[in-house]
Amino acid sequence: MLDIKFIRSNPDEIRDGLRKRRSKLDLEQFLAIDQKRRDLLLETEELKARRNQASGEMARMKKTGENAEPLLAELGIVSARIKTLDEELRGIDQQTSDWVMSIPNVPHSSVPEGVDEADNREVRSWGEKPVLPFAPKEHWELGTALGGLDFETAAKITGSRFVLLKGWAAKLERALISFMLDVQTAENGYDEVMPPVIVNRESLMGTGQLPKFEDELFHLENTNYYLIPTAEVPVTNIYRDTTLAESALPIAHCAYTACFRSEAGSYGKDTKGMIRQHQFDKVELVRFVHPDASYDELEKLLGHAESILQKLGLPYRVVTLCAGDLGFSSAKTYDIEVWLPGQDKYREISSCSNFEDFQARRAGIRFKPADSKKSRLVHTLNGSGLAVGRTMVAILENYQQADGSVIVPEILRPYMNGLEKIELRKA
RNA sequence: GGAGAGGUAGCGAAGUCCGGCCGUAACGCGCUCGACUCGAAAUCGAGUUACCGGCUAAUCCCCGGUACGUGGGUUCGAAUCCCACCCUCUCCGCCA
Repeated sequence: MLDIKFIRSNPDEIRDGLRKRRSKLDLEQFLAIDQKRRDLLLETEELKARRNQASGEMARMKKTGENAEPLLAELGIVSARIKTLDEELRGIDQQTSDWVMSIPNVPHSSVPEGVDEADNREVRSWGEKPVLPFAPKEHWELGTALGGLDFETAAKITGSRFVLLKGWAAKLERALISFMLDVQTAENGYDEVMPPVIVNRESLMGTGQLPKFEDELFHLENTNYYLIPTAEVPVTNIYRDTTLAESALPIAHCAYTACFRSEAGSYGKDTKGMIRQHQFDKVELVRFVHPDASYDELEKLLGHAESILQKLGLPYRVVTLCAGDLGFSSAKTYDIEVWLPGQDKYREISSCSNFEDFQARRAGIRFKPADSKKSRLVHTLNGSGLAVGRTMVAILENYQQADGSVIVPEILRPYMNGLEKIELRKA
């Protein structure tokens, strides 16, 4: 959510932001509604001032036994008028808040222009794509043949877009989670938390998934509970409606959770394999920072996510999302894309964003500067560190051997009881 | 799921029966500044909610409004009366 006062006083900046995002929101309409709302508010508040003042008089008259009838009559009229205006105001407030909740964040000036994925800009790449002297297989083929990935049984248990991990794959998933959390807590200063994976509406409002993106969520029937699409939601909401001490910043949390996405509208996309699942594991990094530092913090966060891929020896590139591809709440986002030899392309494995004060305003996350009475909104950032399933995909495809076996990256072996190679055990 | 208690500032808590200078909200704690002190503790004094609108160069003042879990209702007027819902705690039941 943007600051209404900011929208009011910087309409050109908003117009430009909306244009960059190819948004069709009508700013002029909003400005008209906002003007009407303020006029109405002013009138109502004047009447309420009169009522408050007269109420005091009334109390005094009751005490002294004066005749209050004329005042009573006047107040009856005033109160009736207030009631009418309040109702009108409530309607217009709803319109205002609907509009403000539906306006996306303004892209940062460093965000490139563009319409979609194709216009994203590569920042750098890391590592060497493996040279494989055979036709590389895709992860689902490898993983299924090695007995670790079982999509058919998962389809029986639940449905499509689920996977049953067995044996080495289950262990590898768990190894990756532990490895990622260990790096972030021991080397990069994150405090680990394990939050609920079911959250209420208010939390989803706070981070911006609601009200606009209800379709993408699993909603628990007859409740206002939802399955989280990312740990960003519960972790950011730890500090909802909280004023932090300036000295406490930056706050950094990492969290492993399962994530749940309905994937509405992605029919036919990535139907094979583990790339796009309704349920997947992710280690998330969330930072609450001083507004002046948030773009430095974004680079840091990106580095923390990258370090996982480097330790695993997986080649990747970093891209800056163009304005048209930017998420609703984000002012700037870097995607990290890992190289997949089987697919012969880069695929997103992490997304690191600076939301500036967009989420903090919705969620009421502030800090008290040492030199001022007035509290300010923090800036929030988060990034995947990393998507665990896709990391497994990348390991399978990058470390595959001609015989269909897969080498375990050295750094993971302590987490895998020393296992060096995943291969089909002979019966 | 059943019974009971509760939700008021950063924390604790009074006020609710009997509606009206009781919401910058008693009292206590904490925090900030000052006095005393070589310094500290103790003591004494002062200060300390957030948001919205108006005014404004201003996130300073000043003026007004709103908020007592949430949403409605009654009333000239609601923390207080009525209705619905949410949450927390205790006990019971069920349960990993």
